Amino acid sequence: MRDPEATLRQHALPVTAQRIAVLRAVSQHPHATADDLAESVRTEIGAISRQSVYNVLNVLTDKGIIRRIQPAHSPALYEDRVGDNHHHLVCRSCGKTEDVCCAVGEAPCLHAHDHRGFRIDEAEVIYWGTCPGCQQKSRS
Amino acid sequence: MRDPEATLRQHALPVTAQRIAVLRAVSQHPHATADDLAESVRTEIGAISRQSVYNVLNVLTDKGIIRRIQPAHSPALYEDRVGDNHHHLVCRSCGKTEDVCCAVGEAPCLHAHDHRGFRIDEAEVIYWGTCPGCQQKSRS
DNA sequence: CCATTATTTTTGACAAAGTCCAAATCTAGA
DNA sequence: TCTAGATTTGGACTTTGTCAAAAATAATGG
Repeated sequence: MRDPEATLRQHALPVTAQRIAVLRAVSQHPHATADDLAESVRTEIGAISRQSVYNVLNVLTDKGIIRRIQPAHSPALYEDRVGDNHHHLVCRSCGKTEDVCCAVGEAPCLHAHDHRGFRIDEAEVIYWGTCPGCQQKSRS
Repeated sequence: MRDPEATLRQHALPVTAQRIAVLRAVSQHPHATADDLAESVRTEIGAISRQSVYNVLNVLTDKGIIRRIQPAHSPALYEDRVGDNHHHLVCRSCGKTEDVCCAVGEAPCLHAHDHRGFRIDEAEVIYWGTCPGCQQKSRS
């Protein structure tokens, strides 16, 4: 994230210390939870309420400034990278999450033709597996 | 599900009235929540504790007898159809969930080569969109 | 620059979905 | 039938997140 403040203004959002800090935190900690981000923001600006973290994350997500991903067995994770239609790799054992490029190649990686009359707008893909670290552990 | 009792025995699981009823309920109500299933079981066998519903669903899921899907903004859903690598279509507006065949064709629809050292065992795909009913509503 | 107004932030209560634990009950096998 | 081990139950508890009202703050117009 180049300039959090400018980003907020571009989206006609009032600029507040909380929003700047949360946006920066998301940028610096991809795939962090709301709690992780609250911690991170507190070390940066001293204090923020739990509710404000949620408020800000919701607003930013709604505006498409950040993206929320919600793997099973995990609280929501947030990331900076939007609009490039990448997917995620999640470790079943430790929850480690990494980005992977879209398998299909071109965004938005979904079939143009509708299925059963649904108007599809996103294909969400999560690859489940075991990360290198956890493979090690399970071998020992 | 042909014969819930036989299925349980095949997996070396003690046969209980609760397990049979939950298994049957899952079979009869694809994409139901734990709560839905509890309701359904109660009309069938009179009573079951909330915890038992969760216990049974967890055991059955662990054994691969049923499958759990967990779309964002929704409690976990359970289904009978396992092993055929199908995916899901979820309505953003009403949550309606339907099965769709695997886009890629052959199971398990994931790249043989690992990504970043992860050993991938499943590619989970959710197509997000608007169901026919909700398209109607939003037009009016 | 200041006052006004609308938006945010905060606090605290609340809700949904699940899990943990110990006691009671039941199943499977001898 | 009896016993050991597994399952079911009830209740408390946890986690993640939302709701609502009051206090604080940002943007705008004069």
